[in-house]
Amino acid sequence: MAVSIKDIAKIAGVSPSTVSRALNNHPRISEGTKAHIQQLAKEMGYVPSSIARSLAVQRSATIGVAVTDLTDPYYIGLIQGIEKAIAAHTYQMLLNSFYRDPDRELEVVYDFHQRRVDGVIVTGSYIENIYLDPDNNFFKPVVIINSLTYPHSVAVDRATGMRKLIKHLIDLGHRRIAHVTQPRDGMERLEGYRVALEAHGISVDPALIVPCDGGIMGGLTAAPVLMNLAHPPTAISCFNDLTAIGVINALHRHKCRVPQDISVTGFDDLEMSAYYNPSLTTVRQPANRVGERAVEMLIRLINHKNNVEPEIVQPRLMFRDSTAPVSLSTATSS
Amino acid sequence: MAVSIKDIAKIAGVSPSTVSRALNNHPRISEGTKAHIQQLAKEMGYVPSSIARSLAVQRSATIGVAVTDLTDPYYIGLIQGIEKAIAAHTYQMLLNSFYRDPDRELEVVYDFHQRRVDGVIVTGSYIENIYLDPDNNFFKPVVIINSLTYPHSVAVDRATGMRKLIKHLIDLGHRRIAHVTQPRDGMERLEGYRVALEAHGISVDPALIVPCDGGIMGGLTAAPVLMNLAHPPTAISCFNDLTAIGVINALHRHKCRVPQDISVTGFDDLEMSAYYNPSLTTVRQPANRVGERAVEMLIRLINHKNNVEPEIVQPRLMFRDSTAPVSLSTATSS
DNA sequence: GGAAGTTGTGCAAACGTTTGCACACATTTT
DNA sequence: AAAATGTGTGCAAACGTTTGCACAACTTCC
Repeated sequence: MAVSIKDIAKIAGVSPSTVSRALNNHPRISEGTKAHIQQLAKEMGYVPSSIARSLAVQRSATIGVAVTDLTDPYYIGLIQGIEKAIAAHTYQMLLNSFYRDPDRELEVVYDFHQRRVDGVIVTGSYIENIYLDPDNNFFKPVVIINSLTYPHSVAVDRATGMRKLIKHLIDLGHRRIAHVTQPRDGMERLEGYRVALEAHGISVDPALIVPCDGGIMGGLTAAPVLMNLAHPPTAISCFNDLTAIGVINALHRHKCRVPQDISVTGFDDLEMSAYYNPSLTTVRQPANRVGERAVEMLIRLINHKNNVEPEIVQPRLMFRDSTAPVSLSTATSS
Repeated sequence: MAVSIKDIAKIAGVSPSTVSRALNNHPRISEGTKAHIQQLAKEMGYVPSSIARSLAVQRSATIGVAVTDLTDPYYIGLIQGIEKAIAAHTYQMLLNSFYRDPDRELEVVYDFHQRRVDGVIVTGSYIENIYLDPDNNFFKPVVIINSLTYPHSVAVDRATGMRKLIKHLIDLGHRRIAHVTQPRDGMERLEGYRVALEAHGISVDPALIVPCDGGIMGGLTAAPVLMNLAHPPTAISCFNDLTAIGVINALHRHKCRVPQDISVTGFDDLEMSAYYNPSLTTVRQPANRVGERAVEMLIRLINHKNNVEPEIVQPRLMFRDSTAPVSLSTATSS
């Protein structure tokens, strides 16, 4: 229905190829015809069809992005970075969330390939092995965010981040340090937690490790479990800032003050965390930058610059008001 | 490069049309050939090309979504709703932010049309008149979120929301009520503020209306301006939850307690707002649902069900701990 | 004044599907 | 036994671009 190159050609009395070249500023088209045709195109309300163009040139100028969970504010930062970088390179972004479901992840990526995206970015993949399989049907480059094993990846070193965070708590005098973990995506952090404790000769007490869903709710339900322990912790390290907020809320209901009675740490450093009350001690995952770097890497792959190395970015500790030296009363009550 | 229908046809010894029909489960293809061809397709790693298909059938099964600001958590809720609904209808989503720049908005939408999306959703458009222009080049349906004038829109009635919120403050005894506004997108709320005051015979004091950027920063800078007034407010109504959080932080630095010394209200009801400290009195914009409804509306338009009416959804007040009756000390000091 | 180069345009194939129409053969109906 | 209907498949055009190749006309050079 829409006006096509042929329509313009007919009216201008030239061939479609000439119109195509005129619109693309081909050097061998005379200035006269160029001007005329461009004028005509404007008048006729011509809007080129990327679809047809993609078919002809065999590239779609589109990148597929599959994220773990659109609900989690952390991924928002990532998407921001990705969106900006993609737009800067004049690509478009197809966005999908797979909500931690491996089957859905596969569906999404398969659909991306049907649509012939030029490349794919996925966060926290559950099916890395499929991308690695040399004869899957996915012939386009894939960059995985936060993978430790995939060759084309950019990852935050969360284990180290968590290790340093726990060390901070230990330095403050804490010995009974709990960890609220998220079983699916929290293994790295849990590992950092363990390593830090062991490095300081503190044995890991399984009772102090409780699972959660990674949201505020998770924190709300996890905290009471810990506080009802015969021997409760003096500090709680959380899977992310959201759980930390949940934990703090639950503690307040228990009439526990943060940080006077108990210290709490987050992970992510959401924009709001610095302005929470108390402001959150946490680990900054530079989500924006990770997103950008992932796009840069992907575009290099798309352009067949194959000398790409996995990137690991170090997070940064943000010491704020939700942690304090262990209180004497609590510490000695143990 | 990838295997095409023709490749399969050659190997199967049939025509490409037969292959196409076999893969699409056309009734007039014998079960035998169907099975054979589908088997073959799997073995050869065939992935159909949506691009070619789109060209042939003249629809892309894609919806373009242009949002005001990807940075604002409010829009995240919207995008979640949109993403879910789009996926449920087996469309794909092209996502772009135009960061409050009308020129960029136009670019984005133009690009959507080049890519022949089947429809477009835009939030808080700055160029509604262009979509209304009967001979623009945009031949596909557009749904605008939060427009009061566009015929195909779903909007939250923010004026009413704000009006009720201010009434709540007045009922609590407040008379000097400030409003932190966002000049670009906050006109409706400002209007609600004005109407509420006037309805209660309180004159609008321009000194109590201060602009901000709509983020935490905006709140941080706006609050001191208000508190340094000769005659400061006893309540501050904010453009959104983020500014409210900024305002509360600034107040704390001024040794003002919320809500004992001063009440603060937000707008949006972010997930976190119920768990802020103090929990925020605010107006819930049901972002998820608005997103969903917009998609439903758009899809009806795409399917030429033209009986669509603009939808207005009423927000809901959430009374929480950041507001309290006006304190006697402050009130009488006036 | 012929060879060589330059400039501007057109032809036609290609990209990978879908689909109306035609047709051959088999089956059922009258 | 002829006619009508049903079943399975192929032909070829269409969707809207891009682009290698060819070619004519015009310049420039020796």
